[in-house]
Amino acid sequence: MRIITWNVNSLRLRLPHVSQVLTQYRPSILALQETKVQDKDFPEAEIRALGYQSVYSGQKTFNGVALISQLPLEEVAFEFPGFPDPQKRLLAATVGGVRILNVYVPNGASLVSEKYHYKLSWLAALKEYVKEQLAIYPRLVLVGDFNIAPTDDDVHDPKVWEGKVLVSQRERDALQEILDLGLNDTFRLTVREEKEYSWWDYRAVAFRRNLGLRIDLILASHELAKRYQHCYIDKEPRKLERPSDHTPVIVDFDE
DNA sequence: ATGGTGGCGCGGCCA
Repeated sequence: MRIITWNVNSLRLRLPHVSQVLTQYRPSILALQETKVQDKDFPEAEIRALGYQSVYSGQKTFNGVALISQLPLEEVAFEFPGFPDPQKRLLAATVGGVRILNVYVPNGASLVSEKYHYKLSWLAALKEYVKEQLAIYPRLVLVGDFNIAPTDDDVHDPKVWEGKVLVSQRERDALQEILDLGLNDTFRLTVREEKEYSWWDYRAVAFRRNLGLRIDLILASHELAKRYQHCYIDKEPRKLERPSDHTPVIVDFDE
């Protein structure tokens, strides 16, 4: 089973890139974030033509998540129970006996912003949801744009990022609490010689200088992690014309 | 360097 997560930063604009990735990798599931498209405008027919079904939760201009799958998407959930959120950032489904949670975690803006409190509240709600879901679905994968670099090994220059969102201790602790429920960061199941990143700021030619962060994660339950084969960050789509600022992260599990 | 670039959608917000 191959799963890809990708923050596309506008699905309509990036549909050619998405088609390319689906055709090249033929994943079982592609989880998208920042689709920035209302449900009525979701390009379902174009994706179906490639052999994929879709579920989606979108809104105008901002946010939006989608799951694209070869097999039927069942038991679809759009919200954390008891945490109604006008921002469309969660989509969960069951595919072939695997529970997949697709998240677009709030960015947080800055450590003194109201948005940072929202980010921490959102992560607390996610933790409760993961705990509940893991009890029901032992084969679970939590993927998406976490807007958190788990450790300084995921940051090109930790000094530059000191005191900023995406690396702050409170959000890293919140992520660790979620991992401690029984998840593995699949990228780290393979020993890495070099730092690798999944996002590079559009500004200051950050990609060319490789000034990135690894904030797009695939977290697998221990049950699923037993079947881990590979996790790969493909930088090629970030080199395309008018790219997303994120690049796909790909994982393979046995069978 | 409190900037820089990009997306949406048409002014200003968000990342």
